[in-house]
Amino acid sequence: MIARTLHEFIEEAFRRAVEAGDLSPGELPPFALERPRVKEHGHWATNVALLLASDRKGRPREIAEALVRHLPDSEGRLERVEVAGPGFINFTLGLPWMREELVRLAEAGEGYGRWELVAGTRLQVEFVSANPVGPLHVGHGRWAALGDAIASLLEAVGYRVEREFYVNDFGNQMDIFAASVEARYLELLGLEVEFPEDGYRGEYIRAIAAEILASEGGSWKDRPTEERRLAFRELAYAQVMEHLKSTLHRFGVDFDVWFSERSLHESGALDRVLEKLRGAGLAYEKDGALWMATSRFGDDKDRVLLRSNGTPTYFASDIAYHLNKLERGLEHIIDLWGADHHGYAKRMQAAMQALGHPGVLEIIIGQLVNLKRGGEPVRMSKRTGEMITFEELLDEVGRDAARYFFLTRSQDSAVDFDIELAKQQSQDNPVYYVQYAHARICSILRYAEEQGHDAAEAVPPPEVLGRLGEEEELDLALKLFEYEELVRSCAQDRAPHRLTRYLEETAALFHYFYTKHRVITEDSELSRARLFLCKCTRQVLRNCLGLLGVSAPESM
RNA sequence: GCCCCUGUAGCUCAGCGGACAGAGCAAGGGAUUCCUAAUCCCUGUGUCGCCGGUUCGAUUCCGGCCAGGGGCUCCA
Repeated sequence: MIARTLHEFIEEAFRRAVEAGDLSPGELPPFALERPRVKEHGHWATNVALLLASDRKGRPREIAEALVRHLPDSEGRLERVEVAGPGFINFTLGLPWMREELVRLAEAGEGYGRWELVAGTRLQVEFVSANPVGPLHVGHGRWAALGDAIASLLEAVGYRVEREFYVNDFGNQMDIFAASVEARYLELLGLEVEFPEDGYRGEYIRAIAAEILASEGGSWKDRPTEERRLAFRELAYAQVMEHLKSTLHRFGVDFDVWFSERSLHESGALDRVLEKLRGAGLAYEKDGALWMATSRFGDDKDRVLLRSNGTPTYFASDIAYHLNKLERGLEHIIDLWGADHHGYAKRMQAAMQALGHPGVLEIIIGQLVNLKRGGEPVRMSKRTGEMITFEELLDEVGRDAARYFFLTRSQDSAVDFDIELAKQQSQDNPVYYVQYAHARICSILRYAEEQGHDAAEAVPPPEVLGRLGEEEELDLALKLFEYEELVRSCAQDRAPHRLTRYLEETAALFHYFYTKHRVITEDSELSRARLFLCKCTRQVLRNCLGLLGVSAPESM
């Protein structure tokens, strides 16, 4: 809220300066309000005067001086305001304001860093959406962490968010999958079978077949192939779904909706969409296939909806799927896709636009995870036997470290992931540094309780808070005050990775404060004040870790 | 050939148009009679891929080039 209040101060100063004739009237450009890197530049700084100067060819420092002269009376909130450098205005906060902010933080508690910016707009984030024909790979893990964190961030600014997993349980791949399982099943019974040419060769197919053998017995070998494949498809599919759900749950990612592609075909939704497209003149026949005129809406070329053999493409069901989302009342849709599906984005956007829903769909592309083992690249394909599953990573590295690892990188950069290195380095994961700060605070609070301090005291009175004033205390508090604005900007930019850096900075300031000052001392008033600061820090760490889906342990 | 992403310290990566470009790891040295040393302190390194442009100011925006990754299917 500090940044917001300063923002209002500046707007007010601008109005007053214009009224007084010190500045010429006009629009106030969008200006920055940030924590300067250098201490001498105060607690917060703005470039507003530089921007105004460039708009109206004025002298930045003079404009800055004028603004400072007309700043509203801040009731002691500001200790010092200076014009510096080429024309920055640097603000130094007064201690009363900092105390006031700490109290507000404590009173907000879990709600600190939460906003009501979009008043319950219904939004959906669809992510992971792996094909249900095998285990998740490491890339899925990245997108699971990312999608979940983005969803949490959007919740924090006020959206009503739904997390959805689209299950591609329709089409050719399911049949190949069934045939692969069938072949392994027959093999297990000692029969000579030719493995399907394009079948899935991963070891897990054998495991699925073995489980079917265990639960169903061997008698399927005597049944007609068609019947057997159909049955195996469903049995194997159910197994994989079970596995997907439990792995993701273990990772702390739980979806509100698991949406079946097949249901779009069964309900006739797909046929209705094709009719609609035909009726709207957006679809046409050519070469025996049905095409959609997506190129009229920004796509590179038109796309096939129905193949010449009469079967619908994935694209056709995806259109039906997205319309279904809108029918469910969602006002904004975010699809998080892997970079390998990037080429698909244009046509999907074109389809949405063609159907009269421009701007509703937002597609976030997450770059891939390049797997390595001992420096050597490993293919991430389900078809090759060699594959490192996400589950293996989860087993080896653990939920918090895995999540944190993925969330420290921007989704725009491809990540090299060496599983050997990851195991080896999981001990060095910065997540423990942050968690340790949290655990340390919990430990201090336990100790305080033992020593007869009131660790549960919600908000100490002003004279107690007045004991805070050491540089390390103020630096820490100032860092805590950045949190609210950070949440807002990360949500807006869909950039959860910035939260990890913030966590590390906050933890660092806390650890430094801790080594420099003793919290629990004979001076009970000072102890109360410092305990309060600790609790505020804990609250922010907890809230922020919560957005990332990382646990905040009480002890380590 | 076209589209998207990336190119910043030895390595892995941050950096939302601004004031001397940052963190972790790695290397070396130091700190614990006291609330958890999974901590803290000290010591270095940068043609911010290259060339132009916009701007009072560019690592950040725009254009071109080079390099790496991904995609360009009546596959999903």
